[in-house]
Amino acid sequence: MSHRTAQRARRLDLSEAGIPEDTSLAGDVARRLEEDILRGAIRPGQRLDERELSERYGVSRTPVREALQRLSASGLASARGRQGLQVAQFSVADLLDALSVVASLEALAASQAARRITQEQRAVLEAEHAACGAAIAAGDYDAFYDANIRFHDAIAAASHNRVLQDELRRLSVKTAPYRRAITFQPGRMPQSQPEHAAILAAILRNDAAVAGERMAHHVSLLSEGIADFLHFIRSSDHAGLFKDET
Amino acid sequence: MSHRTAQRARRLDLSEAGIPEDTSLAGDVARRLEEDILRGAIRPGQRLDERELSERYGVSRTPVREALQRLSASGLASARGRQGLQVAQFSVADLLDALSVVASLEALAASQAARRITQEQRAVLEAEHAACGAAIAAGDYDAFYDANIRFHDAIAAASHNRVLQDELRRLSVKTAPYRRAITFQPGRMPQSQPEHAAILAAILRNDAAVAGERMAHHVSLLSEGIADFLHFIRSSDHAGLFKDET
DNA sequence: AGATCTTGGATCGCATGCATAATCGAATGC
DNA sequence: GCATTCGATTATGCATGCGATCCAAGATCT
Repeated sequence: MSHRTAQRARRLDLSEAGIPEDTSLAGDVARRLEEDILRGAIRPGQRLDERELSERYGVSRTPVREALQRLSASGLASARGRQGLQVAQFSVADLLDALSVVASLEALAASQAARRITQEQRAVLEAEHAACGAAIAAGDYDAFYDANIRFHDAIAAASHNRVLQDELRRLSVKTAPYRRAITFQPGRMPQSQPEHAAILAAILRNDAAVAGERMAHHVSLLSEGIADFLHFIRSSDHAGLFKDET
Repeated sequence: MSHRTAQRARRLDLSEAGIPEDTSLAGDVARRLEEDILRGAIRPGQRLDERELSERYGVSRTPVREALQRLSASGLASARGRQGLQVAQFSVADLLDALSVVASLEALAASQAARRITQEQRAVLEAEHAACGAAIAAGDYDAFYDANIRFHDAIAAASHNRVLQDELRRLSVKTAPYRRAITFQPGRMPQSQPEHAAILAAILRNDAAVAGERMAHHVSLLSEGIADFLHFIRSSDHAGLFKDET
C-alpha cells in the first residue's frame, strides 16, 4: 500500500513537472546565454568564444559547446564555418519578416486563449494588464518592458498550446534585442495600452476571432508594409541603393 | 594573380552560399537523424542511444551528443531526465495544437507568397501542383506525399521569408510521422487537389488575403474543433475517461 | 509471500588531450 | 612602399577516460 502510494506520487510528480528539469551544466549555460541575449548583455553579431565562455561560467568547453549547439539549432546563434559562432543578427528585412511570424503566432495564441482560458488565468491576465498601465502611468520604460512581456506570456500560457508556446518563446528571444529598441521609442508605450485593453476584453468574453484579429493588428502594425517595400527593392534592380545589411 | 583569383572565388562562394555549409560530423549526424525521422525510419518515442548511434555512424560519442542537443533544442527530441533522449512524441491534443500552429504559419506563407512570388517561382508552383494531380490520377500515395511536400515548400520559398521557412521546416519534421498517416487516409488525397487549386489561383493573381484564408482552411480543416474538445475534456473532471497519453 | 534494501551493470555528463584548420603578424621580394 | 608569402599562435572539432547517477535484479527481513 505504501509502495503503491509512493509510485503514484512519483507519477504525479512527473506528470506535474511535465518534463523533468534539466540540471545539466549545458542546460545552465544555454539558459544563461539566452537570458543574457534577452536582457541585452550580449548583442547580435557578437562572437561567442568557447574558451572565454567556459572560463566565465567555470566549466569545461564541452558543456559550453553543447549549449552553443542548442542555440544554433534554435536559430539564436549562427555558425560561420570554422570561425566559431555569433549571436544571430537580422537584416532589416529579416527582422520585419520575423515580426510578421510573431504576429501570426501571437494572434493564434490570443485566439486560442479566448477559447481555453481558465478562471485563474483570467485574473493573471488582468493583473498583468494593470501592471502595464501602472508602468505607463509612472513613465517607467523598464517596468513596462517586463510587464508587457508577462502580459504576452500570460496569453501564450492561456492558449494551453505547448507547441505554440515553444515557438513563441524561441522567436521572442531572437527578436528581443530589436523589440527592446522599439519599445523604447517615444509614443509606442502609451499607444499599446488601448490595444492591450481591446485584446484583453475580447479574450475575457471568449471572442476568439476578435482576439486574434486585434492581436495581429497590435503586433504587426508597423511590419507588413515596410517589409513588402524592402523585398520589392531587393528583388528589383534597385539593389545597391541601400547599404549592405549583414 | 592566381592567388588573388582564388581568394576572390572563395569569397564569392561564401557570399553566395550565405552560410558556409556545415561539414562537421555533428551536422552530418543531425541531418541524418532528421532525415530518418522524416522518412519514418525512426519513430516517435524511440529511444536514442548515444553509443549505438556513434557505432552506427562510425563516429565518437561527442558529435552524436552535439547532434542530439540540436534535435532537442529544435523540439525533435525530448529528454527524459538522465535516462537519455527519445524522439519527440505527441499526444493527440499536442498533435492537433501543432497542426493549428502549422496552419497559421502556412497561411502566412501563402499570403506573403501571393505578394512576393517571382516569375520563376510561379512556374515551379504550377509544376508541383501538376505533379500532385498526376500522383492522384495514378493513385500513387508515395508520389503524392512527396509532391505535396514540394508544393508546400515551394509556397514557403515564394514567401521570401527566411524565418518563416525555418519555423515551417522545424514543425514539418516534428509532425511528419503523423502527417504521413493522415495523408494515407482514403479520400484525403483527392480532396486536397481542389483546395490546392484554389490556393494556387489566389497566389498567382496576387490575392494575399484569399490565399492565406484558403491555406488556413486547407491545413486546419480537421484540427480546430477536435483540439478544443480534447482540451475541454482534459481540463474538466472528465479526466480519466481516456487512456494516458504519455 | 511481499516489500525493502543492496549490489551490479550500464549509460550519461563532463573534463582533458590531440589534431586540424584559420587567422594574424612579420619578413621578404618586387 | 606595397603586396605576398610563410610561419606561429589560437581556436575549433573530435576522441577518449573517469566519475556519478540511474535502472534492474537478487537477497534479506518482516
